[in-house]
Amino acid sequence: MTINRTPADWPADEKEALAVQDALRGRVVLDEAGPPPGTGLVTGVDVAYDDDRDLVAAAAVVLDARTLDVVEEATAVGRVSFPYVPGLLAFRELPTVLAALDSLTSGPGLVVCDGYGRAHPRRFGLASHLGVLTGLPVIGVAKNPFTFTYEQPGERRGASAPLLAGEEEVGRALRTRDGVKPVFVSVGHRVTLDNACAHTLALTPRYRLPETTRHADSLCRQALQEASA
DNA sequence: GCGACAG
DNA sequence: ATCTTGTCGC
Repeated sequence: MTINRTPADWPADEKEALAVQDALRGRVVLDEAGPPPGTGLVTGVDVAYDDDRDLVAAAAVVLDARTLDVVEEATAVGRVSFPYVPGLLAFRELPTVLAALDSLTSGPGLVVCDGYGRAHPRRFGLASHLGVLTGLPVIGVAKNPFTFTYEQPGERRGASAPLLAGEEEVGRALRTRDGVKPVFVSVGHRVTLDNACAHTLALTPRYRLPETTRHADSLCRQALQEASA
C-alpha cells in the first residue's frame, strides 16, 4: 500500500479542471485495437470515499486475463482532492488510482475502470484521462447511462445497443447477463469499442460487472476501513 | 431558469 | 459514492 498526496499541479477548481480536459483531450488514441481478450493481464481500478474523514482509498487488482485469477493487488490512501462534479470525476479519483497503479510490480496490461471514457460531455471521461496520463490501454465500464440515451439491447448476454449522444455513438449498452440491466461500455485509450465490449464479456462469466471491478471494489472498501481504524 | 447527472 | 441484514430465488 502507498500513501499519496495530491499532485501540486492538480486543478484547484472546476474552471481549471475544464482547461486540463481541453488540453489533454487531443492526446487520446482511438485507432489502436488494443490487446486481444483472454490473454495477458487485465487490471481493475476502483475508489471508495469517506467524505467525513476526507479520506479516499483506491485499489488496483491485476488478473490473469485467461483464468481471471488474481495475480497482484495494490492499494493507496489519500485525501479527497476534488468534489464530485458530473463530468469531472477524474479529478476526484485519479490521484489515488495513479498511486495504486504505481505500486504494482507487474505491468497492468489493459486497465478497466468504473465510469466512462468517450461517453462524456467533452469526450474525455475518467478512462480517457487515465489512459492519456499512463499511456496504457484503458476502457470504462459504467453501471449507469449518465446523460446518454440507448434502446434496450436484446435480453441475452452479449446483446448490445449504441449508447448515444445525439447521433453519435459514444459507447455501448452491453448485456452481460441474460435479462439483467446492461452495463455501459466506452473506450478510454488505445482500445476500440468492439474490443472493449469483447473484453467486458470475457470478464463477466458469472456476474453483471467485470471481475476486475468486483475485486477492485471490495479491495478499496477494505483499504478504506483499515485507513479509518 | 430548472432539473439531471459516471462515482 | 454512501446510509444498510437478511432473505427469496435460480
